[in-house]
Amino acid sequence: MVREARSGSGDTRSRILDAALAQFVDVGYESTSMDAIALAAGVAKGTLYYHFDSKTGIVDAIVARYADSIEETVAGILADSTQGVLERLRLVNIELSRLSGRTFAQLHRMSFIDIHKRTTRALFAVLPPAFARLFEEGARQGLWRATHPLELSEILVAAGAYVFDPEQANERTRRRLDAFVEACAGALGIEPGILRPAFAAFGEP
Amino acid sequence: MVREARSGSGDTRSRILDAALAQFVDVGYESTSMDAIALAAGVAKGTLYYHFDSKTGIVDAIVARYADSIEETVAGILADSTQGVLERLRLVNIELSRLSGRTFAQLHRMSFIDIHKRTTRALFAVLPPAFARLFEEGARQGLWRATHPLELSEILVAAGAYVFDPEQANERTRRRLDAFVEACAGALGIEPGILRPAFAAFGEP
Amino acid sequence: MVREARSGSGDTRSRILDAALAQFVDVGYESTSMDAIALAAGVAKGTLYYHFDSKTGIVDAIVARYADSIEETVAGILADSTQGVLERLRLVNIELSRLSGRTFAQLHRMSFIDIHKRTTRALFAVLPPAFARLFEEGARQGLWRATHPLELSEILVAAGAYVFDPEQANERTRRRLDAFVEACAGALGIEPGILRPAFAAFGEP
Amino acid sequence: MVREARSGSGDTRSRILDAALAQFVDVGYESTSMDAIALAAGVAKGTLYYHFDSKTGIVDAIVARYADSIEETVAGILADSTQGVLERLRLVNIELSRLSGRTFAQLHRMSFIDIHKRTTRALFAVLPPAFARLFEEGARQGLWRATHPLELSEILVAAGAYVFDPEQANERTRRRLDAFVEACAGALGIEPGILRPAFAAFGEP
DNA sequence: AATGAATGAGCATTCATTCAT
DNA sequence: AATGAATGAATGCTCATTCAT
Repeated sequence: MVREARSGSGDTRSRILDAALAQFVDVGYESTSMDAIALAAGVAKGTLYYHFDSKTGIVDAIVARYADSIEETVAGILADSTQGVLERLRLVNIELSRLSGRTFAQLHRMSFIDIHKRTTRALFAVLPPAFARLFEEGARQGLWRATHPLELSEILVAAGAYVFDPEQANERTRRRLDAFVEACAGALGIEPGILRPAFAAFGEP
Repeated sequence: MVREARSGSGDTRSRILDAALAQFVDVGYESTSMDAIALAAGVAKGTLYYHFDSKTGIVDAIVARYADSIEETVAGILADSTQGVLERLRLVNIELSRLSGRTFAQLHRMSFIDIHKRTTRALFAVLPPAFARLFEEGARQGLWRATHPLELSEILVAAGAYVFDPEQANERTRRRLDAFVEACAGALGIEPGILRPAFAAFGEP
Repeated sequence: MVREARSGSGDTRSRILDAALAQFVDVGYESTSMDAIALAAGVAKGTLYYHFDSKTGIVDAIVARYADSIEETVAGILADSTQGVLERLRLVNIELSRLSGRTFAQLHRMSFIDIHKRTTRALFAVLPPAFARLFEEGARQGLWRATHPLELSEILVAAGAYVFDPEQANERTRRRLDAFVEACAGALGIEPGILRPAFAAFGEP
Repeated sequence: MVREARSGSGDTRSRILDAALAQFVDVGYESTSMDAIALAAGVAKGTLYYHFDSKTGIVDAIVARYADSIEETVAGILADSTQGVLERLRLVNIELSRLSGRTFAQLHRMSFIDIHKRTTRALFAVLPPAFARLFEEGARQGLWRATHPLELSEILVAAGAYVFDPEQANERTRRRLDAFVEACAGALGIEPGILRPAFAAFGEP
């Protein structure tokens, strides 16, 4: 049986989510009223409560969507063993640099510490293990030495979150990227030149 | 007779600040009412508004106090040229690790994004330049090579803020510290063993 | 079955307006709290803000109702050309004297200058032009001479607002009425006796 | 003994009164805080309470000053029997037209109904009796007929307060003045031309 | 699945007034 | 005569949530 495209439930739900996210980013979580969300979504206030338990429930759904998108993006690329380790690193970084300019920045800009913390948590739950697997694979192939692959990944994600934050971008962004690659290469015991192409994505505007 | 401690303005002001900080840390900024602050400070609510413009004004004063304390602490140690570069690095890290366990953690735990952002901003305004000077001094002494001292410092502060965040502490904290030192040493082109003692403070509970 | 009286919006709205007006007249605008209005109207405080933007918004609505009531009352009588000019003048004065004892007095007694000014403004926007048309019609019929009908009307309304203010009423009210009619008749160039019946309404308690 | 010009009590008192009046006129009574008055007067808040009982006490003093100034002005001129009745009427009107442009307008513009009412009351306590005496004197001299001198004066003051209100001034002000004089002359049973010069002051800008 | 009128607890802020100095 | 730190009651307004339809 074919599922007809109704203008029903799923539609309304995501319209609410989109409207809420837009408002949150614009004026912050605390300053966004349920009235404003309903208005922006073009539904009645009661409808919000038909689809979500509470204002927090809306945040939950937004964060979940966000976490899923990272997960899918990264996992898909990393699992593709037809590509070399450095190539996969490069592809993931291209993707992350894209997301960074969009979703990340949006969510982190939100003036609601909980969203900030929870998206950061989601990021740290997914990214370091993925990178660690890549570092280990590279070590097994003799590309580099990986003493503490998971912990190194954590550090790189933490540093990267700042280094590549679009809000922090300035004329020293490229130097930051260089320093970042130097530290990373240093930890892996290789020349920075080997790693540089894989992180080039973050150096472009 | 010299009048040393006035029971006047300064006293009340800082009593309010202390009470407010305690509440903010305990239950978060949004959930702390001006009533609660007044009660905890042992003053009338009006007194809050005699000394500060608004609830936000109290946050301003807290952040200012915090920024000053970092500034003083770090500047004092780094300026002391009677100590070697590595020794000063060690001393600063001891101090930062202390502050980290107290003030930093407190302020970052506050569920008010503005405090988080503004203390982070204060941290990034003060720390990287200070570390950069140290790296440069070390480079001049031939201790290491400093390609991008300021940018490296930025990355280390960003990574360090996460690595040494008491909230993130777990059984892998020591491995994280190792990875951190390896990356740092790698960027400076030296053996991790040289740097390890200077960062030991962060490995202790 | 036809649904005549909705227990919906309109009902609640005017119940709030009535309650607010009563309170304003009783204790003044400033001394009337939104809590008091809500209590008197038998609704929750939030309901006030569902129907009106602010406390001032309630005043707006009251003044608008008031202005409409004058307009309707006066316009209706004056347009009725089946009655003679003097007769219509008499009927309007009866009506105004009625309103004067009720709404006018209420609204002017409110200790909120804005209400006073705005109701006065409403009064002056409606009444002088209406009287002027009557004076002109009378002049065309040769009843009197109307040199400055609009300006004379303005003056009469200004004087009348005081002369017939129930708050100013005392044992000299009737003498005031006589003086008023003499001045009016004098300006029209006729005997006071011709005009007196038309203004008799204001002489009764 | 010569009274030295101290910068003492009387000075401070009137400086407070001036500052308060300026603020009241500017932003209204309710919106003027004691803090603002103290600041504008260049004294400490406590000083306000040394000189006046309360905020209302300041209003009392302002209104009293105002009433005194009318009293003095009008009484002085009217008592001067070396001048003819019409000439005294002219002189009083010149003076009132001056005050009208300044003090009256200021005080009436205040968004505090009490000031409005009390200054109006002061005006009505002083002016009508004074004018009535003039009308009676003129009647005794056979200049005109004065049926209800006091009541006529009341009406004229009420009308005049509006007719000559600077806030109501427009291109029809002169026509209003004409209508006013016609009504007044009509009530006195004389030609408008006789009275016109005495009221000319109100027709000038 | 959707509506929107109604709720009521909660909160920051204002401000006239007091009083020890 | 003057100060200014401290007071605390009072109040307009917000907003997530509910529920009958």
